[in-house]
Amino acid sequence: MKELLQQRLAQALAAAQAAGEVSAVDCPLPGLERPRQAEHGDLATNLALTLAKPCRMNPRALAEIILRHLGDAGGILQKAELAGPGFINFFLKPTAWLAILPEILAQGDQFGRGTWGQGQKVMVEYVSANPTGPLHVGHGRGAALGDVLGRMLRFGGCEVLTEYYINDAGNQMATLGRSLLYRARELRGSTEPFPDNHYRGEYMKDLAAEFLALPEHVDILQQPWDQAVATASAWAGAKILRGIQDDLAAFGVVIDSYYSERSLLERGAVEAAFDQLRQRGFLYEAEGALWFKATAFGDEKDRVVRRSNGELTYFASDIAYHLDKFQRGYNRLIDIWGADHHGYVPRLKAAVAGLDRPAEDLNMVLVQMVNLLRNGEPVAMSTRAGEFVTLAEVVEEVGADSARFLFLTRRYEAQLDFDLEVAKSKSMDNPVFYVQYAHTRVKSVLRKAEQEGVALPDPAGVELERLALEEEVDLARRLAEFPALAEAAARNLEPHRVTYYLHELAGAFHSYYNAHRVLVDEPALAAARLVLIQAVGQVLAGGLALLGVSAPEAM
RNA sequence: GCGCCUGUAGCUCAGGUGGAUAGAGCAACGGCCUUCUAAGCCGUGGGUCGGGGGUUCGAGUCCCUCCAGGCGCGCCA
Repeated sequence: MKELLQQRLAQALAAAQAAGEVSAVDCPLPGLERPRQAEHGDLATNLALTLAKPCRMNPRALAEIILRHLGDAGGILQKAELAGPGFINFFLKPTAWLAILPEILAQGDQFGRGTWGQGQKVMVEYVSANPTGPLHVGHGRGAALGDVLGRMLRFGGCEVLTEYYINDAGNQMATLGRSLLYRARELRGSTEPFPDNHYRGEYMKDLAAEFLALPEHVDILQQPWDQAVATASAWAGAKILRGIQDDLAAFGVVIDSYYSERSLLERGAVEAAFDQLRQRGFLYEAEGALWFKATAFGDEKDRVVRRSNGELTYFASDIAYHLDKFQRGYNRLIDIWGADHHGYVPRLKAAVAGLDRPAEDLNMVLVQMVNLLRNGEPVAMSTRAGEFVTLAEVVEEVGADSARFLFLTRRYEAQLDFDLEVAKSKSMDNPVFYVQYAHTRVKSVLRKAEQEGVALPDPAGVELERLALEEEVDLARRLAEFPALAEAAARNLEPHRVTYYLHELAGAFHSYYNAHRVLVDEPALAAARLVLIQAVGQVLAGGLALLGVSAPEAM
């Protein structure tokens, strides 16, 4: 609809220029937007305002000329009028909007699917928490975001792989093994104090008990220490990772690929990446360590990649990992990180540039903190003491649908207050129920129609013009916006736009539902309204599916 | 000290890439169920868009500066 009008406008402008009434200046596709005020029509353009200066013309006079060449734009316009300093307001024929309804029903859950992403191979990496403990709420926000971005980009036509990078190679794995053994010793009666800088969460005690109970570990504490640590860390790492996968699954998140840092190192990927950097002159030795020349690409200082004790830094394997992603054929990398890692961004971008890849192909999404509340009061969370509210606990308490939706009601750049009591409440405080409820109401009416023996109409045979109410045309207009909204939300990596859209659509439907009956006595009108609400239900379900939230038949 | 994010109604937040008279939910107050689910709807009140400059026909939106809050600034991960 919008596209059609844009074309007609461009044609009208071209015609005016050809007639010599307007000087020929370059003009991009004319901008069309929906005015805030209904009196300003369905769509409006500021074309004449933007062109006035380069054409050295009065904007209103310019608009008059364009209007004359536009005519009725191929029959979709009821009227077009000049307004204010030079806006052109378009009033579409109601039937122009209603035409979307049969289309929605025909396309079903494919309605809104885009093609803009075709040819893009995107990797979305998210969560990637160290397998040293369970996921907490903050991870949940990143998980919801990554999962939904993956869904939205696929919906737009991109080829997407989601991946979890397992940091299973660094010092923290040995620390994990030792932590497990210390707890195991306590279980065997040791009274030595638990050392600092180890994982002291309660979950380690449970793991230690489970670990000791296995027959193959009966004499683990009698084994040489290094050997025992290796056994313990491998066992605990694998165990914790399985737990993380279970927690994610309960949250509705299934990640395509789990990629091991250790496997990367064993393949010699780091040395290969170093070779590439070295060839380009971005590696050098100093003070006994190996450095990457990050300052060549705008970072504030150069960064160590191999320490003077010979160990690789975390950064080194990250360079290799990102090179590996490109080598696997992905041309757009999206990394979702906690905002507390933002200081790390310039050096990784620098590394990508140093590997001769465009730094803008790497998108860092920095998710801000989650403040967990209960009835408005902060819930204490101390990672240091190893005590935090886990994602699993939150999902258990409030449900995956509610948690996901609420995590996606904010821009990721903004901190999020997550109140457990609100998330749990089945009331109007909780936006997810508001949207789901609208969907169940649609389904409820359809069930009622079936009960009353009213056959669902064939959309092709329905007299859509019977939908003459302002609310009905408004609903159709909102539905018609969904494809563009899904595209904009995906392109800008902004899932919250979908949540807001759904909330508004649900609101418009609730109002309509309360004010008007669908199953009226007059068959032609009832049929038209059934088509309308089916389309509403379809878009609600489609939008919720993008968010990974269920669209229940009944509540 | 430097860097990133944030500042919009009492509270929590939206404001598709500069557009016309700034929006929603919650909270407050008043109404609506013998009719398709009241987890809903209708109505009322509520604002120096943190402050100050600038850019232009036009700024919540772009630039500069100041203020306030959050988070970071290791040869840690």
